[in-house]
Amino acid sequence: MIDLRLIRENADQVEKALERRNGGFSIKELVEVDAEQRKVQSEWEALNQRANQLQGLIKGAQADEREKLKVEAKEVNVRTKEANALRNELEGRVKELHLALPNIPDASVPDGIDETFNVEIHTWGEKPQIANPKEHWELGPPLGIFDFERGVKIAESRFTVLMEMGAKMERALMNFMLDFHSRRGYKEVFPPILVNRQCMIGTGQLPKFEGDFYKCADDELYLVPTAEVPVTNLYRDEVLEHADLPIMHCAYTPNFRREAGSAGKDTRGYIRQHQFNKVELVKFCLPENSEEEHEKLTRDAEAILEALELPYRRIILCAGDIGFCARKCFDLEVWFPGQNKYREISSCSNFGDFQARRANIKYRPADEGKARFVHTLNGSGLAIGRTLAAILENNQQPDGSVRVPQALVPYLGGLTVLRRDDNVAEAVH
RNA sequence: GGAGAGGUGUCAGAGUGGUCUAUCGUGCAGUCCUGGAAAGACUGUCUGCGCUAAAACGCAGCGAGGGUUCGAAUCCCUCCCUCUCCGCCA
Repeated sequence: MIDLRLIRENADQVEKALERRNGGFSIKELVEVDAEQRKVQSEWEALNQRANQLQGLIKGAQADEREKLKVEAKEVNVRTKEANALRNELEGRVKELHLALPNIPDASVPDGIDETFNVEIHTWGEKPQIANPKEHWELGPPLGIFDFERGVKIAESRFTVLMEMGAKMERALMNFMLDFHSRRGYKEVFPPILVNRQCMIGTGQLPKFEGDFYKCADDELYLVPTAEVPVTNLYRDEVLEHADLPIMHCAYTPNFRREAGSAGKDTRGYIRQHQFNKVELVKFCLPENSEEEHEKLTRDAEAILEALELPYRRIILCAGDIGFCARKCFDLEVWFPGQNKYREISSCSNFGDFQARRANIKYRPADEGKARFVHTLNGSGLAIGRTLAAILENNQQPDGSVRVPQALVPYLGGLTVLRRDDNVAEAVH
């Protein structure tokens, strides 16, 4: 969340900065309720103070005096209780309004109301020259690696079964990415896939986007929509050592999203699933380093695409398209020849102290002063399913086979080409 | 799922109605002592909010929320969580 003090003292600037986000974020009510809350709080505190004084007096008083004081104390208590009830109500309202406010976009984020205003930063790689390129959902089934129908049968639409080399490719990609990032200094973690509500609030999914996630209602637990949630919340309510920063983690988890509001989008293929695998990169760093760490993290995600020989571009999201918690975000988009367009495969965000405030993650500064909020960052490194789809499309051969990127060959037991008639048992051991 | 125990400051662990933000120890920081260290001595050391230029100060916090009382870490109620044993189980 945004620093409440900043909102109070610079209401106009905050309001203006949020307007760039494209819609509906007024801080007016928050500012008013907050002022009211503080007024009631001082009244409540004054009553408490009087009650405390009376307690002292009663202890030392004579019997007859004591009864008189008790009467006053009772009156004070009644008023205290009233003030407290009001205070609690206002405090709850402030929190509600406060949690609903998105982060302030960084000054370097371009203006714009939707994705058409995003700005390309750079591109990498040569788009492959393919005559009549096929889409991945055309390439996959003949290779025996996707089974869309049975995915629907055992779950519902937007669930897919990976078969044979599809399953092995998916697994190879996970391992490749985790190994790759581990070598670059990210400490691997494998967190729980179900998290409690506090986690979802900490990383900003809730309370705003309640309907977007799968929830085990009987247990008040949520299926993680991204590893960002459990991994960032590892350090919730903790004070980290300044010397340990930056803390860098990579994590594989399956991710679950209801894709509410995505009806009709990417209904074919393996691009938009309710369940998908992803390797996520998460960093906790000093505020003064977050800009630099953001760039590095994005580079780490790009390095995976480069290692897999996949053409991509980096774009910076405009203020209207940026995620709720992010103050700045780069998207990496990989080239899909079959679709003839770039598609998002990684989103690398700098959250500033927005999540750290929600999740209460602090660090002790070098000078041993008061603990301060860390900055958090994360990015996909990468979404596995989309990577698999991109590999299929970019490496397709005229005969329907698919070349395996060099970097992945060791993870597939030396297999260099995916063919329909591959003997899986022989290819992978 | 059944039975029991417990949730207090970095940790450990007292406190069962006021003098308690809370004994003692430990950890941490500083000072002294020392050739240097260890040991020892002394001092300091929680968080949030409010008001402040800052300090001072005020309020709150002993898992959470209610209740009793002038007064609750302490008594009562509800809930949450952790641990141990049994059962079940990858």
